[in-house]
Amino acid sequence: METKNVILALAALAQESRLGVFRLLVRIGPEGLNASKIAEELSLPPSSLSFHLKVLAHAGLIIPRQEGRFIIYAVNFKTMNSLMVFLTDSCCGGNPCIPKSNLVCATA
Amino acid sequence: METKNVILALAALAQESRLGVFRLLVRIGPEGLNASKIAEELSLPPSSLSFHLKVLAHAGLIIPRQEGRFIIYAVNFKTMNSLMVFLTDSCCGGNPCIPKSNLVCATA
DNA sequence: CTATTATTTCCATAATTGTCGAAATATCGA
DNA sequence: TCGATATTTCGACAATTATGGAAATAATAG
Repeated sequence: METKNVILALAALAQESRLGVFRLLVRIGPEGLNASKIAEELSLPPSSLSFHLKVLAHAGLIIPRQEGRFIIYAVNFKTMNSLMVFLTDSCCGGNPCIPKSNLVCATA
Repeated sequence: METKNVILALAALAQESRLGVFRLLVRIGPEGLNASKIAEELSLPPSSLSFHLKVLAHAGLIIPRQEGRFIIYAVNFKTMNSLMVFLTDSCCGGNPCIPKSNLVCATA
């Protein structure tokens, strides 16, 4: 994962509304949720939510898919995993202090 | 870990200079580095670095300690671990998809 | 095709953040 | 104490970001 993308992902998560969206989608899992459900759940005006969804998607943290009239958003666990790996890379000069299986979600 | 602190930590890391500082300190490990060494290593003007160090420290990601004339900064692995746990909390509705040992650094 | 619902774009505004020189403030060695 | 080095604060500016109403743009059901 490139530094630029890491910053993009971290910045996307470092905001109350987006962190809320992200965690909601983490809990929901691969099936995802459509935008207005998310808006309802978090009490966000649709234009604001749209803005935040775009930021999260642009960071690769969530993935939209069209389903009928709805656009369903689901977490992209691959990005999450890459992020974790990046942040802990070469911890303590490469000494063996990181457990091997550092994955976020086994379904990734 | 409280949501507010998570956002603080993510925002602290979501910036090129600070991410650079953080990763440098991750590589160095518990012994840490003093400010001007960091400045030198990353080619940052001291006032800018000071600003960023404060942000990282305020987020609990690094810890300063006085040592002679120097202030040594070292990564706080506890915060890192809490951050990871928070982000992956209740993944997939609590289904068993997260490896138990999700720690960043065993020395924490 | 039309009505309805879902989502995004546009816009203006307010607030926050990053940058870095210059000056101020520590802390110590001699 | 004096001089040298380390670090922080101050200040001003440019750039980015969050917000949400109103209008525009999908997408589909009937």
